[in-house]
Amino acid sequence: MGITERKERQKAELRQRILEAARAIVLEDGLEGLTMRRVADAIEYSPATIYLHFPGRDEIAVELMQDAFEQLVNSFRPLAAIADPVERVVQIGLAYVRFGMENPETYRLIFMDAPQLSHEVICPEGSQADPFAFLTHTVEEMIATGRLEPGLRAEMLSQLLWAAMHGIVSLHFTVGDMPLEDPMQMAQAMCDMTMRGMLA
Amino acid sequence: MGITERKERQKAELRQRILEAARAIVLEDGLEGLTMRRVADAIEYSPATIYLHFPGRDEIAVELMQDAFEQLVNSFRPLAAIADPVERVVQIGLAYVRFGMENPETYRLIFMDAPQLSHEVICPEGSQADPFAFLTHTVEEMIATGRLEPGLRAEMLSQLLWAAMHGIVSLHFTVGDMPLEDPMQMAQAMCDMTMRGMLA
DNA sequence: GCTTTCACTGAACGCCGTTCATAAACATAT
DNA sequence: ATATGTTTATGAACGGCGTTCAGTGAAAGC
Repeated sequence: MGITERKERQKAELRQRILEAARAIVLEDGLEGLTMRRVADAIEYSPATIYLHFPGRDEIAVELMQDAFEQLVNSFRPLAAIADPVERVVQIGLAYVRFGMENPETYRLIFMDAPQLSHEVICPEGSQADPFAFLTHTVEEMIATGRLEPGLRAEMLSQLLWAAMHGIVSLHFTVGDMPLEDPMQMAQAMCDMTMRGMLA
Repeated sequence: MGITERKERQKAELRQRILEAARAIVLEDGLEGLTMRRVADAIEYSPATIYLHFPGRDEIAVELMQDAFEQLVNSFRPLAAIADPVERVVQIGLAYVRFGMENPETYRLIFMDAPQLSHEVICPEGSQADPFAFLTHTVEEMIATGRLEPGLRAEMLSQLLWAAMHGIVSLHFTVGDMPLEDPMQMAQAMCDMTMRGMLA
């Protein structure tokens, strides 16, 4: 009886079409442009139909945000090949800022457009895992190989680096680029200084 | 003829009442809670009346944001008494983060709730002045007294410090405090590292 | 008293997210 | 083939939003 299978497939397809329409809207106009009626128009269904696939607008946003966050984390993957943990940390920082600059709407979606939703996307329920475990592990490696000043904790340092990079990107977006230095140059300088500050 | 004077005074008073009602709402529920109808209820006038005093909701928000920004800048004023520019820079950084922690809704209002409005509040039209001239001047003083590594520019460094502190505060607000280190401790550590990184 | 001015408002417009009774399409059972 | 049940889709509505505008009534000027 392949009928139920076909139905499930069709249902999943429509769900996906909703998500893709929503993503296109967000990449075009930001999260504030994401409207049930606009999505409905895009997929050529009634607004009420969307509620057969999602509980509401927030849940669509969360799913987009999860995808976006995964995209950000995946952008660090190639850096695992860097042997020197210090160099790897620096490259993670630069990649982070570069991701923000190259995907502004995606970055805003994850971290800036819906703070109350960001929470569960970045630190999912229950999982006490570090969202940037890759960064933390690299810092731990720096500590383990005795490269850092004694007394520094990996959790603290990795969060410091994250905050510093996030500060560069988010400040760039909210204050406008006109009066600010080039973000990539700032990221480089930030890495230089913090590394110089924590290396033994 | 004191009649027109009285009328102007009454008009100004109502304008102020609108602003104070709006501020109370924002401090209570954030900018998203700021609604023309809610303000109208609070001042016991019709929503349409507000438009006799403000072009629209955004202009009310901008005025609140300007006040809030001034409040933030003023919180640095006592630090001018610190003689050592290095110590002064550190205290500015700590004061910045402390302001964010002690006035979360105010900080959100300035930097996070309405990015498109933040732009003109932080860097008003035309004025190419540094919004944190105080910080920049202190860094210039550090350079002038030869305390820093040669080649470092005051604009770049002051923006780096700003971004670093903003990163700590804004990340704390968007990711939630649960999985993050204490912001004030992070601020202290950030200052330690960046200072160690830039001092000669 | 008459007229002008001006603060003020009720009602509306077009958005928004969301709900629900209803209808149509379809699969299943008889 | 007919009847029954299930899934899928929708139009219309609710309450809320920012904003506009014709109209009202009281105060001001003559």
